[in-house]
Amino acid sequence: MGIVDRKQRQKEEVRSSILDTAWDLVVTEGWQSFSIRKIADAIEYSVPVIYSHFENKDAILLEFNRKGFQLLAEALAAAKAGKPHPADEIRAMGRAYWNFAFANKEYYQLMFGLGIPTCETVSKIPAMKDLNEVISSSIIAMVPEGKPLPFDPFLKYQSFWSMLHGLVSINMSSLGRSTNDHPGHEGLPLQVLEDVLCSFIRGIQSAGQPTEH
Amino acid sequence: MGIVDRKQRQKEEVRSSILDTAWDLVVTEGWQSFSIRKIADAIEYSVPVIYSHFENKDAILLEFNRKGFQLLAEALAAAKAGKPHPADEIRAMGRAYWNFAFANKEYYQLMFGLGIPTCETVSKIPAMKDLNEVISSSIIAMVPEGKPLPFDPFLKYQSFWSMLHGLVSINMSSLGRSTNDHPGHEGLPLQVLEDVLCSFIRGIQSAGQPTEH
DNA sequence: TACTTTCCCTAACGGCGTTAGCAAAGTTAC
DNA sequence: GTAACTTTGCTAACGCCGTTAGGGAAAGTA
Repeated sequence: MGIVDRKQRQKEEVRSSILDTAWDLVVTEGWQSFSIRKIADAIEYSVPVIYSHFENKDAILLEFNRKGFQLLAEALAAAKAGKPHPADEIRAMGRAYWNFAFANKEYYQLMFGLGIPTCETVSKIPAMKDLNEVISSSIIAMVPEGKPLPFDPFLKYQSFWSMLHGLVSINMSSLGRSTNDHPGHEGLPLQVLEDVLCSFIRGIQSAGQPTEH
Repeated sequence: MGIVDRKQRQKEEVRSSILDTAWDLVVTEGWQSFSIRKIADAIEYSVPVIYSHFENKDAILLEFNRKGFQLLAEALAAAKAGKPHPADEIRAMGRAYWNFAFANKEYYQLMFGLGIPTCETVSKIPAMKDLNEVISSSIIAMVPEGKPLPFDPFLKYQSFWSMLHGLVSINMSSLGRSTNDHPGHEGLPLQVLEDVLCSFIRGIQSAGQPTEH
């Protein structure tokens, strides 16, 4: 009865060849080349075959989205491992986030740039929970054990993410590339990253303390 | 010789009716309804007429982009007017940025979400220089007159923008709408905004002072 | 009135996502 | 082995899209 197994395997093979080929297309020719017809052409099947594996184009994108968030969560988890202090963990995660974004532009553009994710989309990406977990735990670890949290960790989590995402997207979209108009600012984006991380950590450390306005 | 004047005027009228109608379409039906054909339909002209006013679809988008950045720059300039202290100016601009984004979602999505702006695009939007100017001047004003700047103002300008943009885009894309999973966090985005602004201002104030790691 | 210019339309091209319908191949039952 | 059925993957179409060629009517000019 290995026949149905083989069929299963073959079907699976086609499915992954769709995903692989599609990703190849995106990486080598950009998102504008991501079309069902081009994928079909590349895998040497006709168009409807793709629809027997994926409900529609968005379903393929969702798959990449999942993978992207999973990779990001893993990268952050790996980055914070073995750091001596929660503040170092946060710094490491910030840098890892940045590196992930620029090492995987296509993923990042999909995850945050293209199809503005809807509520339903979010619920379909379990790795986003991991992301929250990995980041929030370091933030919570910033306050000495036993003491009550002087801030809302979810708030800080969002701040952290917002800052990083803003930084990345400004720099990725060449809005930050006005560097041309400002000679001598070549390594600037990385300085901004450190600056922003520093501000963030300071903000956590001084939370709950009296503000001098 | 008023004939050529009238023609000029009529042509101008068609041009703005294209822009008005297109914007109407976008606001009432979303970006997916922004198509040359739908615009032509709505203004009751045939498609090629549009091409006699705009080189292509992107040219129309560019027009909206220009307008968007102009509006944003104006909003920020208005917000900072009459504030007693540069720090208040910065806070006011941060809130104005937020308000602009959510009061003009379609503009904001165009400016930062859709057609990831290229270098050429940026150079075609003069208002981006104003934006830089409006923000940077307040940042520079943070340090007492006469003293040397303990930071790169362009760096801080980018940090400011990045933080705000990240905040806005996370919240606009309903990635931040995980609030559903976290009851009791209803007004949270605005708290994050204040938190982030506070961090930023602190970061400027303490620049140049010794860091305690 | 005859000529020229301007305006604007129809119709097409090639691309896209998606789907209906059919033919060939493989599988199963007798 | 053959007949019936299921699976598989194709062609061809539909209705969108941006963009452009070419022609015909209207307006302006002499």
